[in-house]
Amino acid sequence: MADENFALLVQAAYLQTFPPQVQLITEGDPADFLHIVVEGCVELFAEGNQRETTLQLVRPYGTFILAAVLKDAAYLMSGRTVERSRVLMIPSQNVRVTFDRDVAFARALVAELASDFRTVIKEQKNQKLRTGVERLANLLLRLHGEQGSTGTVSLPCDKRTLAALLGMTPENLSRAFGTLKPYGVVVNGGEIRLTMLEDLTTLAKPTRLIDDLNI
Amino acid sequence: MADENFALLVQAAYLQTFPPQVQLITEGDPADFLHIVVEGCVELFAEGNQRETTLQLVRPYGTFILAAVLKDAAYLMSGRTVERSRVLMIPSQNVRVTFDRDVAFARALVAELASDFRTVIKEQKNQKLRTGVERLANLLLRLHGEQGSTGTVSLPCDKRTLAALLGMTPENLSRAFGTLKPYGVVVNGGEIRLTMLEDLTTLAKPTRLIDDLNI
DNA sequence: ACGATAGATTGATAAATATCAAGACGACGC
DNA sequence: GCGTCGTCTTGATATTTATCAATCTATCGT
Repeated sequence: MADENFALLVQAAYLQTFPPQVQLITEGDPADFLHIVVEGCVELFAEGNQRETTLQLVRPYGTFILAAVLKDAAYLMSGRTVERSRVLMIPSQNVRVTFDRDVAFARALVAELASDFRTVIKEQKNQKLRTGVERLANLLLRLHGEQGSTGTVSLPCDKRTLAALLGMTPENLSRAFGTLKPYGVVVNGGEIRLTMLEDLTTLAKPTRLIDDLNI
Repeated sequence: MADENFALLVQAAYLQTFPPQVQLITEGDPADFLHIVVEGCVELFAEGNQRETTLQLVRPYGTFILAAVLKDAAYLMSGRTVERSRVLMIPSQNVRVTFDRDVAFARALVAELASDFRTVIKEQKNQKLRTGVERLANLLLRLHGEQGSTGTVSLPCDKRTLAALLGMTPENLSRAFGTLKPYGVVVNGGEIRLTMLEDLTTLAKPTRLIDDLNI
């Protein structure tokens, strides 16, 4: 994008550091800022029906919540830090103005939004086509790949959050890990060893159209 | 958008009429066309794990699949006509070129994409925060409003598809209708009468952040 | 070292949902 | 009118998932 437009955006933005478990946005509130996770991790969640569920984890350099900002609408999800995190916040007004002014910026935002959309669709397929155990198995395999295929995976958050992300209760997550033991999944706190990758893969049946985030 | 750009798009587009149950796109295929439903109804679905699930119904004048076209990526879902439908198909190459050339067009696409994104998020919340019966109750209430609040709702598709859309089996949908009988839901084929709206609403607990599609 | 606490696990049970197998109903063609 | 077909419904059962209660474990501050 044009240097001057970039400068204007940066000038209007706030960069803040937050401790863990700080709620940054609340569903229903107007979308005042586009948030960009620069460091750490933010959990997007929603409440309703006496329940709470996690919809997404955002890590550097991911944004939230772009769609609400572009539509000038209310947030559909709440967000809180999982760990100590640095977040860049750009006033949504500035985002929209720059969007109209700078084609390259607009193009970039669209690419981001389209990727986000596809991520959510994949997650929807994940939820509707797989059981809890299968979702866990596929997540382990994906993390394994992302973390360098060393045979060990470290979980990105505590197990309660992980359970909500996978669409199950914490108790169920424990049992799902138990179910995966015969497939070489050895749990040690947040560190998981995968000793029988073929068997686990056979169970998980990963598909590029769900599990490959780059597609 | 500029008339000349519009003319170019239209010139490149195909308008076709399809009978019911014709598959228009297949997940995994490259996104050759942006599709716009002009008349009728298209069901977007996905397969995997020996199962199939419906993700969305698209009615006039909705588009699919915008994100894949903009990213020049593969379709994540398959699409088939539910009833006899007319569909406008614009080659994705033309969409992308025009997107770069015409700011107004770009802005319209972004608005559409952002709306689609929010629709999917709402559906994700619907799935993860509600039981099957609650999802059905809320759907009935939403359709009731959309169809003019006459006390009668006509289902937008056959019950098998409806069940998949709600994330349940056809058998379960039948039973869910049975569960809703004490709440004034009288089923007569695809025509449903709602005789106790308050009670149904109490059960459904609709939320604007899930059930209002215009937000 | 000591309890206090939050997170995680386990067991028992209940609720939600899926599966399998019939049976009912309605639309359609002849 | 009468099969025929596909859809929908119903019943019986199994699987999956949630809930509730209790226990365990690790961490932390004092």
